[in-house]
Amino acid sequence: MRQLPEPARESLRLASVLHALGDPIRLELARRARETPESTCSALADGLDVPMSTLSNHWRIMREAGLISMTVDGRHRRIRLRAEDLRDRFPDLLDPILRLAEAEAPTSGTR
Amino acid sequence: MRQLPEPARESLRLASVLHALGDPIRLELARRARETPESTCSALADGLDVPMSTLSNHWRIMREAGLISMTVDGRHRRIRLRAEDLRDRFPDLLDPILRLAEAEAPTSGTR
DNA sequence: TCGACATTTCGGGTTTCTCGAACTAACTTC
DNA sequence: GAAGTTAGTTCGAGAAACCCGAAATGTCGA
Repeated sequence: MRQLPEPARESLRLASVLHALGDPIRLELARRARETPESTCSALADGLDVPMSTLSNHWRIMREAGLISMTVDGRHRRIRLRAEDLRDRFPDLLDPILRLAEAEAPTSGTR
Repeated sequence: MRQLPEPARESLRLASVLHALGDPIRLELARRARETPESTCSALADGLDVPMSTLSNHWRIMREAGLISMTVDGRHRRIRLRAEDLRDRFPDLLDPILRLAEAEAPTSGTR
């Protein structure tokens, strides 16, 4: 259950976090990661029509920005939003953004 | 006093706005644009050590994302944060972000 | 041990970013 | 009103980032 390298809470940078969220795919992944904690890469990306290799890059960007944590669990990686670290460093950042993403997402309104 | 083209309020996209804010230079420019409305490109970029041509690109990205408005005023461009449009479309997005940027910026704490 | 599975790495092609140099357009000064 | 100055954009080339198919890695189940 090794944990992949990620920046410490104190070294999170606002611009990097915003960059990680500033892509429609990653924004949606972050949204899903929050509502389904401890889920895996492919489960979270279900239905998105983005190739695995591209997704792997998205996860890396999100992890390096400090948005998510990834733990190796067998052949899966479990994704967890670093909600607490982010709330600590950047209060009132993540929650409003993900709420707005929720409201904007066509996948959330339809069905 | 022509106004440069910009997306309508309704067509603002969250990911694009976050992308526009997800760069240290642009984040700082947005911060300054709010505290000094109707200022000009070079006045806002004062002291940043970024070449004009690069700045011009940053302004374009911010304008196309709907973060700012630019009006041609003689040989200047006046920059205005689209705070109202953004608040309307994405409540609780811009204010927290700019407040956090303020707190994080080394230029704000020092001196 | 042999495959199937989840994900990453590699390599290339494409897009985006950066920034100096040349350009444009508007004011100033004579 | 020509000539210079100023504010900003455009162009073009090099650098960096992104995208994605194919191959590789590591793990589980039979």
